[in-house]
Amino acid sequence: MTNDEVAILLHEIGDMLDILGEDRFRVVSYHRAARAVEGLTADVGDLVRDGKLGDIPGVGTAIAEKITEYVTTGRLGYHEELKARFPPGVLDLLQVRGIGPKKVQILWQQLGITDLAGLEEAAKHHRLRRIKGFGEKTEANLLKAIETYRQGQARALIWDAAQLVDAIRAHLESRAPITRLEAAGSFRRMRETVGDVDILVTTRDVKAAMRAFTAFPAVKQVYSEGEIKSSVLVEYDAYTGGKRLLQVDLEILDADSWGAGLQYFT
DNA sequence: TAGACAGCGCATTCTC
DNA sequence: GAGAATGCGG
DNA sequence: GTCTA
Repeated sequence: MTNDEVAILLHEIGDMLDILGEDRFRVVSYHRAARAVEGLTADVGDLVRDGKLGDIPGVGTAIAEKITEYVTTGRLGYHEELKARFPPGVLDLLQVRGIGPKKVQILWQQLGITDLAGLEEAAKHHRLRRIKGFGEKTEANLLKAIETYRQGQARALIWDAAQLVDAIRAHLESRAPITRLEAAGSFRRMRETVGDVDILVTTRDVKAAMRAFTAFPAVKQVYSEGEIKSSVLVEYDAYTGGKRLLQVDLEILDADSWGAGLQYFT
């Protein structure tokens, strides 16, 4: 039982409660606890053994019980009960970028869409745009997102990610007056793998820096591009060979919020 | 045991 | 078309 | 659900 497994389980409970329309504070409680477990330095199994789960901020009696059950038995009844309330496939929809709990709920309840294939079909036949909150753009974006999802986006080795960060750094520095650049997130926490990369930057030319970022040659897709925050999908060479995809976010900070930003994103 | 609970940038859609 | 509202994601 | 007053 790794911390990450426990965290995933708690996140999933939060998502399921969210889709089911449960109280939002319960929902955020599960996500908050999940994040706390993610960021733990100690092994959650050890904490269970020592009765120290309560020391984790955001983990109270109810969630501590659930973690204990999972760590000691390898299963979590509550998670299984919740999961049983969804047709198989529905929860997969959450994996598509741009689809969150609210959209899953709508797709499922209003259109009877219970899996990826159903979603794709509906989008192709323009059945989504009739629903409130969905439009032409959303339809097109979802089709693209489904494709990207199918291509798969595994976690990257920290080493590969470091290479990528270096390449991006060089690119940015050659095109804008970068005063500071650092990777935050799991990268900074020295994990062996990262699910994405967050890059924090300070610069005297915000526009140029951002333009350079989204114009990085290996960028395959720009998810969003704003004045101070952008998100892209980048192709990189894996150490083990072959091309892989990784999401990279860039945020531009002003000098005085550097410390806070680093803290926040890590 | 009651009441508070993080805040924000971006994209898109909704509403007027 | 502008500004508000909503959802997503980090 | 969790935390604080």
